[in-house]
Amino acid sequence: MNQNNKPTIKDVSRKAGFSITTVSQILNHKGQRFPPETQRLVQAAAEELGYVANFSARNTRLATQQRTIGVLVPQIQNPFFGNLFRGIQDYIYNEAIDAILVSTDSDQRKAHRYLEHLIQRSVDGFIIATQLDSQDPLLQKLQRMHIPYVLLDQNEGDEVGDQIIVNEQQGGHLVAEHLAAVKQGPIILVVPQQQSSNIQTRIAAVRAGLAQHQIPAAAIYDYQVADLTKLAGTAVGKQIMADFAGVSALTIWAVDDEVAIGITKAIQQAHKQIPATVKLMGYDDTDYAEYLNLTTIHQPITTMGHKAAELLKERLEDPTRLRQVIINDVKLIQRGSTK
Amino acid sequence: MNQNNKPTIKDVSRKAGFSITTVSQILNHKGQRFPPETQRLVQAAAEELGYVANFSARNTRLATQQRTIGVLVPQIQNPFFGNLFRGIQDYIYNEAIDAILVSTDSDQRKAHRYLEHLIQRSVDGFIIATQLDSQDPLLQKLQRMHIPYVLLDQNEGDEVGDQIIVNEQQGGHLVAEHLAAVKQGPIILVVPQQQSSNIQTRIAAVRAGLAQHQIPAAAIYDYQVADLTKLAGTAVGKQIMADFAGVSALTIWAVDDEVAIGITKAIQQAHKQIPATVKLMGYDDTDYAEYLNLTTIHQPITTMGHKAAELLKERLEDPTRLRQVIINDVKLIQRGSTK
DNA sequence: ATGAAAGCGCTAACAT
DNA sequence: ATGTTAGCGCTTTCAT
Repeated sequence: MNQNNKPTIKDVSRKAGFSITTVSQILNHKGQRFPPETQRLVQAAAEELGYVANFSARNTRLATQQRTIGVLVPQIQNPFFGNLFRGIQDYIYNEAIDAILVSTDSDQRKAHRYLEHLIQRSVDGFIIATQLDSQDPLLQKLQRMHIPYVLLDQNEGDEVGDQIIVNEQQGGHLVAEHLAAVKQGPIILVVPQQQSSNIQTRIAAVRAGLAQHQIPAAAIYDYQVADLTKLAGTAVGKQIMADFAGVSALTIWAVDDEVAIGITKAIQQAHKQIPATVKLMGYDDTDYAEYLNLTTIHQPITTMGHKAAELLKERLEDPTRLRQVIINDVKLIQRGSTK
Repeated sequence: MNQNNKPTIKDVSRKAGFSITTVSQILNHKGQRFPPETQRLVQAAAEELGYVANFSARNTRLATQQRTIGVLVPQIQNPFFGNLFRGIQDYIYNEAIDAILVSTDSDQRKAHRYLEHLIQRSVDGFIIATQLDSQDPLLQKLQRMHIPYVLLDQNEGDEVGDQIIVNEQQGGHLVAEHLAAVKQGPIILVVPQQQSSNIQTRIAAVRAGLAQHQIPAAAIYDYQVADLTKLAGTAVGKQIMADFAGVSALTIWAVDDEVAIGITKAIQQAHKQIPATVKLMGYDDTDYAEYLNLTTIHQPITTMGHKAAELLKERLEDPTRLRQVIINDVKLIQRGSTK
């Protein structure tokens, strides 16, 4: 028994009456040379003690290790990131990789703390889906330390790590096309205060598309949310409903579904009808968008998780290979909220 | 450089021109006895090489280790479990514990595979929120191996592990009271095919409460779902809408919010109105219930995660202490779907 | 058929 | 002020 009072290989060896070597060999399926009786005795002793090899000791010794990666998401309560994680998990568990998940609450400071913590824990790599500036010192630290990372969804500016990105240009364009087609009254864009580069691209593409359709800038209003949550969405929603109380027709696009879903509530509370008086559109195609009849842009998030894990695994295996960037197409999902 | 071409303490020692001991001491903040210049040189060398102590080697040696626990949930895409994980995370990161999360897709076989995998990885303990029979051989294995675990939410029969449970008796009673108060037409109960013991309790309490209100058993219909997902909910929902197509008033309770949300869609597609023609009620108070105006029973899920982590941590520290069972109260959240 | 011994990377007691 | 040495639990080479 060691300090954790877990049985060690020594305990098994003593109990079985064979050397440590013999036990190790048999337990690692390299004991063909031992007579069946010996094998049985060793197995029995291990079983009886409830022995399992100490992970750290084993990994210290072994050339081919069980790997551990860190996964950073802004909000694990958001099913969008739940699905992302599912995609990651599906891939890694066939590759002897475990994932330590961390939800940062979209808080840069927390993200930093967790990232730092996981570096100290010497994880083998990262999948980062939280907003990190491409100039973020921690990203540079990862580079200096040769810890591979895959940036996902919320990042575009980084020029070093492997990346999974979505075609925001296309997404923004699809939004604009659809808004132009269904538009009624003024158009309201609900965007975040802090914009990662991909979101900037998305919004810029929306504006460009709207301009193409000759929609005057004066007919477009901007509202900001502090973070991408339902709560924040409801808050701006109320503001919008108040500001446009007298207006009988409105068109709203929110930068993501969570915010759009939050706005939904404000619209109801203002006794307006979707889509009759307010057309509403989101972005992401979260699991719940379908049940809220929300028109949105679909991102293949589970697949993206899968691919991110794959990129990281391959990078782990070949640190010198060329930088990979995978771009995903998106599509418009039209539902009742803009009928 | 070792086999992962990560720098080791040896590399740092060589580069700094001091012994391994000196480096180790200084890097672990135990180097007060060394002159500032030495400390500086060592820090600089470590920094330059991007050195971080190998986790496994360090943990092999140290008495007071960084711990790792396994967290099993049925569906991480379900925000209910996202919030659970948030609660767990909040607690453990102040306790030098990391969590490996695994989402089992409500699949017993997967749950078994992952649990087995994590045992082999010699994690220090488990928080289990997936449905596992109290007689499950893996639970017994955990007991034999003295690996502590906390059972959560979906389990009641186990007589060994620490537990966080909710007062299902109370929950079922609240459901029945509310159904009786708002009821119109026949009452439909949508329940899972496979019922863990807590869900059995919940459902039994609903039936008992209904009986108390003199509602004849003939006016209560049962429908079953294969799993607790929105998809399964929509499927039964369609069946219900078909079976009761001619009926102008209906009352439905679903065993959880996900299923209720799924049913929502079937009701819409059948062009029925909630709550005018169909009253609908769920269970869990998932984040989205509020935005879908779903009447439900609130479970303090984040707090439960927090407490589960706390129980596990304390158990890790004192394996012999008395078994703990924490019971959580629930409450009725009345919303538009039963107005 | 079995075991002794070396060594993975690290920390810490104990010299010097 | 610094280094030598032992040892954590494990796997593996090499004897016997």
